[in-house]
Amino acid sequence: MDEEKILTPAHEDYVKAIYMLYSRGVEVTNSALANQLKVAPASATNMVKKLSDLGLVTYEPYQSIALTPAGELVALEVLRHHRLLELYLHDKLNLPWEMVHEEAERLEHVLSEALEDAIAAALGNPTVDPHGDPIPTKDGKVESVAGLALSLAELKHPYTIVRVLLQDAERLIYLGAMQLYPNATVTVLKRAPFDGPLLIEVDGEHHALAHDLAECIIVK
Amino acid sequence: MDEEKILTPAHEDYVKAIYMLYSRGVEVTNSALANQLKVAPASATNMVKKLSDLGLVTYEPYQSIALTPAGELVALEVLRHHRLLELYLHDKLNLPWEMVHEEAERLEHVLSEALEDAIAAALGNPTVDPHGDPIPTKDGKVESVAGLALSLAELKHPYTIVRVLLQDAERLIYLGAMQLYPNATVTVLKRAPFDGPLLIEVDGEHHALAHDLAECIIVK
DNA sequence: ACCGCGGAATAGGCATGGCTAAATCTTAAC
DNA sequence: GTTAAGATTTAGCCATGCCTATTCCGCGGT
Ligand SMILES: [Mn+2]
Ligand SMILES: [Mn+2]
Ligand SMILES: [Mn+2]
Ligand SMILES: [Mn+2]
Repeated sequence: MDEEKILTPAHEDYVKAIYMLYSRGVEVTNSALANQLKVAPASATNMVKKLSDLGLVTYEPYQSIALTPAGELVALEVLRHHRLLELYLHDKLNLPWEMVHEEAERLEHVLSEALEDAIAAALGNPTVDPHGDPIPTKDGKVESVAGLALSLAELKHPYTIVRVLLQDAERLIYLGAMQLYPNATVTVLKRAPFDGPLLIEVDGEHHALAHDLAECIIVK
Repeated sequence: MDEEKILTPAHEDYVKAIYMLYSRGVEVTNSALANQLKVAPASATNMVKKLSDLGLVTYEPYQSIALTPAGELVALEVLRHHRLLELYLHDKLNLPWEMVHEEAERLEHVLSEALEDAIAAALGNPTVDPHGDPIPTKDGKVESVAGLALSLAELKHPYTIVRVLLQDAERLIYLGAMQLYPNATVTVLKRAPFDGPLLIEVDGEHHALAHDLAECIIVK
């Protein structure tokens, strides 16, 4: 019934990328996938066909790509590894939040079930990673994080950051310098027109925040 | 001066295997290497030639193989990763000592310098792993562990275990059941002739221990 | 209905790291 | 000194995953 598992890191990264695109509401085209993974379009076509043979994605030439239930389970398992690792590296080994993504990107593929469990236990079975991204459960459930983008927040009203939708190290360092971490309290004081920057207050300090960055900060 | 680093996990495992054989006093022949890594002799020949091109081993056809100073540094770096990981998994994540080797075998290849440092710091810059194997320093020094095999120990004299020269999970479980861990106190009560089993006392219990296992237990 | 353009699939290569089978070298025994 | 066994190397293959260049679809605009 359940298929053999001979998935390489490449398989896992493709499946995860398909899941990420899909969950972000992007249509999963061959080029979107190739772009996400920084590979040539031909490489993506090639791997998608293999994943189709493995029963992990549905694929018809020239159609957009989707995960099968089996594929989604694989994606969620890898994502669970990734986010557990990010949180562990951040909380227990004190790596800064801008470093954990890259590190977890490699470690996620070599985690045994036993080590996954040990890490989850050591963290007290957490539900979100250092960026506020939800950690899938072992049986493949993810809770969606409720909230709105800081760019849409009401003025002069304190909000709590629940998630930061970025992995780029440079930008995370920049946000970190302003203490814009999950659980921080932030207030939008002014909003410039034409999608201009926001004047915000965090930790008693005022900062100007670009609109595209504010869109990545989810608050409640 | 110093070469580019584009070493794959395969390169690292070969270099480490050469180091292990050499340090165990075994002549590093092609077949010993192939045997150690569970690959065909032709595969070993092939990789050894690549390592020679990379300046990591000295190689002449039909001669025995040796690491160059550069190769030895690579081996010690990988070994440091391996043993730090073993200790971390054992002490901080409570994995049993028979599981840590296999886990570290994969993780050792994807450890960044920053994570290596964080792990070493979290452990207080330790010098030995859960099997008593010495952990190389960052600049590539290993202290040799002094001691003698339990099979050669004086009778009725308490010794402290300092090292267990095994990675095989089955045997480690067996020894663990008798509390034969590093730092345990063990006394040899009798020794059967013709390399027969030893009667030992650990933790107030008496056990018969096969001679070949006793040879793997280093005491002081 | 036709065209053309961009996206997608194919064709053909390359590097890596395995393998088996067939030479070939070493060495130890006679 | 020959010779044969065993170790080693070579030759030739294969799967994986990536690439570039080329061909092929399919759709929107005319
Ligand atoms: Mn990855
Ligand atoms: Mn994250
Ligand atoms: Mn390894
Ligand atoms: Mn060890």
